[in-house]
Amino acid sequence: MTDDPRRPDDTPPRRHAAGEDPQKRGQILAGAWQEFMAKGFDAATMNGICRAAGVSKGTLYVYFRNKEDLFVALVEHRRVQISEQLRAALAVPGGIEARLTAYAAAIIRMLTSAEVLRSQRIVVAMAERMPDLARRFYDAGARQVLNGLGRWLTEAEEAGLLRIPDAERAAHQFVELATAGVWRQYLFGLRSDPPRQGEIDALAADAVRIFMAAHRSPPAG
Amino acid sequence: MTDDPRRPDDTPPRRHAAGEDPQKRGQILAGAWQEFMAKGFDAATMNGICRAAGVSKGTLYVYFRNKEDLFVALVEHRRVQISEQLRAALAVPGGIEARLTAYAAAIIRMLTSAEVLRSQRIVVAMAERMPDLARRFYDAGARQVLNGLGRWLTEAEEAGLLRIPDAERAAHQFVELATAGVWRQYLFGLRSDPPRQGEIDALAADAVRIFMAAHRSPPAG
Amino acid sequence: MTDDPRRPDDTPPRRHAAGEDPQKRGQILAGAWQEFMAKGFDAATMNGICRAAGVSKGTLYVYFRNKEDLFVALVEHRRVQISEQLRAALAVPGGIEARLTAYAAAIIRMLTSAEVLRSQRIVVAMAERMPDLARRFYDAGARQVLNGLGRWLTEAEEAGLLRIPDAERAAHQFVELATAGVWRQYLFGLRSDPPRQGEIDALAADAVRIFMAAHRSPPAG
Amino acid sequence: MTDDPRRPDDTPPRRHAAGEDPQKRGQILAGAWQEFMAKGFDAATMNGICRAAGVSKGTLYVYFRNKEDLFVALVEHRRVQISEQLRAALAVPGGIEARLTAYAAAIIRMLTSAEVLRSQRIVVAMAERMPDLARRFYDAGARQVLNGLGRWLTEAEEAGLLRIPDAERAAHQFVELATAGVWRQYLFGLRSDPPRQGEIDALAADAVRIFMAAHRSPPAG
DNA sequence: AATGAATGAGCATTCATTCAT
DNA sequence: GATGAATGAATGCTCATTCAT
Repeated sequence: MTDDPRRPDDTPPRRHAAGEDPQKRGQILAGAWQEFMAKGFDAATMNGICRAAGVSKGTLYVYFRNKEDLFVALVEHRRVQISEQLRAALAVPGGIEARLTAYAAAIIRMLTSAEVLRSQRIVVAMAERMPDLARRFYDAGARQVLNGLGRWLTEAEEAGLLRIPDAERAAHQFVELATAGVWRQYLFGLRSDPPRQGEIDALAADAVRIFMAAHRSPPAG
Repeated sequence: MTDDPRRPDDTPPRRHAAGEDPQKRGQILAGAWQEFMAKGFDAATMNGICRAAGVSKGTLYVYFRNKEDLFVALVEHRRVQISEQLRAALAVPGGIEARLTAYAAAIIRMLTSAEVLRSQRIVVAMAERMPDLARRFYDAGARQVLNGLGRWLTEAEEAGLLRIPDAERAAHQFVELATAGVWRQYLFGLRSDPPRQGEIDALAADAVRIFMAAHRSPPAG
Repeated sequence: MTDDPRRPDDTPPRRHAAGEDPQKRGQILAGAWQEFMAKGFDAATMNGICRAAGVSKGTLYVYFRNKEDLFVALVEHRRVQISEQLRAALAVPGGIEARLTAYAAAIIRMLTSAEVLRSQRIVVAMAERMPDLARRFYDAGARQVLNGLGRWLTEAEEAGLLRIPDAERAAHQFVELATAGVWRQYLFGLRSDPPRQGEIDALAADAVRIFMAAHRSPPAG
Repeated sequence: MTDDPRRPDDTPPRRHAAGEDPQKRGQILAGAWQEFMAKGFDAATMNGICRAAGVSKGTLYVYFRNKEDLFVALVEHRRVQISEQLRAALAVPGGIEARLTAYAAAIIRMLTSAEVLRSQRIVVAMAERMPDLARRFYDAGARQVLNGLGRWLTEAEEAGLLRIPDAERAAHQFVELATAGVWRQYLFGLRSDPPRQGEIDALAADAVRIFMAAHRSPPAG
């Protein structure tokens, strides 16, 4: 409505309403991400965020009403991003074992990426003060995986390939097997470099092996 | 209690050196625990800690150089406590399956207790700022379980009961299976009431079933 | 309304020079009046004034160099308005007592009107910081009344109706008698609803009675 | 209890509880008085008050919870002071006319003193935002005068010296006559030096003359 | 000429730390 | 040795003013 759709794509938009420029908003969120993730909610300062974002304090407060709002918006932003990455990463084709293996690898990679870990750390830290935020964040990640996987396991059972009494718990277990111990170590900062491909493959293969051993449909008769 | 009534009259009263009275130190740590766990590192105030500990600010600063030192000491203190509780909880007798089941139940209970969760949240929150602290904390808990369980699994394998190529990874997997999904939910604050006995039993049984299915020694021949 | 439709085609549109459109100036002053009177000088914001005036910030700063200038201009504007209202209210016909009574009533009504009170409060508040402004404001109101009344009392004396050694002081005294105590109460916010007609009449009558008793010309001889 | 009553009077008290040292409290109030009276409530800064009081910001906030509280406390403090000064000034002996004259002079002096004027200006400025404060302030001053004078006029009437139908209104009128016009001029800052003795005497004498003329009891018969 | 997004100095308030008592 | 009043740097946030559009 305000932008002329015929102007070339590289032309910057003429003028944005206050607090409406998506590029600037992104810039602020990027600065806030740096600051919040490096220092945590309380130790992060609005001044630091301004500096990191290359934006003045006044502008910051046009885009976000206060520190808490900015934080919530940031976490929601990451939530959506992670959600989308996850959806893409989990869209894998193939037979049941191949798919599970790819799934496990994708989950391992996701949960050990520095960005996701930092998001999780800060959300966990604020879980007591902002329970809703933490819940939504969890739901966006874990829940999505669980639902996707759960649905899929149900199909596998109906096809007679697996025997799974409780699809949700099985999905939980699969995720936990895949990240067995590794996630916790990353979360506590014992490791920070991403796992090597070989380790991911081994973890994924092992998770699938155990999962299949536990859930394989018994031979009929 | 603190003064020895038998000391000669000319002996000055037995005082503790500054910052050396272990009882007062414990008092401070107890107050700090309350304050830090309720508010997190940054939001906790030294005044609040004094109030909670029933100690003056001057005294506080005799025992601990600053806020960070106090926090580190506190976490170390909890680390030791949790470690000891864990050791006691994991000293269970019985056959292999019964022991594993009891083990799983103990781990679930420990990891879903409000105190342990709060410790973990606050340590995770500070993991980026105080990596060593987080590392030591993790080691005290996870590591200990893993080592104990790992040693034990090795024995079971040597006895021909289980076939376990990598005892440490197997131990990881067992712990993860036991808390499958539950710990993450507690950590993110989706749940806060402790799990019911029935749920613990079901989780533990399932974890053991899967673990055994995956690792049972194949019949010889 | 602003553009003359009959102007020749080659004439550029008759625009006002920057900061010269009297209608816009009035609009700004109206908005400023609202904002300043509602919040006082310091708590009023330029943004609020823009909003109330329906004018952009840029425009505002074209018409007035800064907040202080705007305030001064506003007070001057009100000064003129009040002055004119006063002149109209004080143009009463009739005999000496009737005129004094009407005069007293007019003064009471003026000095207890919410708008005048707010003007006075804000000007008094700024008297220390902007002495000239306060002086001019006072002169516009009080002074005018005093001069008018003074001139008139002089006439009455010359006509032998009253005996008044110092017309100015007598005028002062009359005004004070009229608003006896009431103005102070309104100024301090003890009352805010306008006085009822009956009260005004009583106050006015009493003021005139006392004033006449004090100044009536003694019977000759 | 904490102070040894036997120590010499000039010895400073050993230690005061936080926010309890009356000397420091007075120091802060003195600084706040300077700053508030010079700039008004909003333009006064807590930093400025600290500087003026020779006290650190932390200390300031121990004695007063926030700016508003400090302001209220300050006004209440002045209120009590003014009240006491007033009581002393109004305790005059003598016959009815001498007393009224002394009374008028005392009121004029009080209402034209720089301190009282400044108090009034700032209280008037805040009357809309802090109506209770303004009311209490008014009551402490005006009301006290009015009550004292009113009671006294009633006695005079009962003694047959004056005929006063409404003692309160008469008291109002007397006060207004005494300060006829002068107070308003001081309030608006047209004058700031205290009135000379001669002017005070003239104003007082005139006020009494008019008041007596208006209220003198008619000769019996 | 008009706009309003951007700026950043300045505000009230908090709190880790010190040190006189 | 213990105390807690005092300190002042640092925080989140506001708003008068500017200037590119």
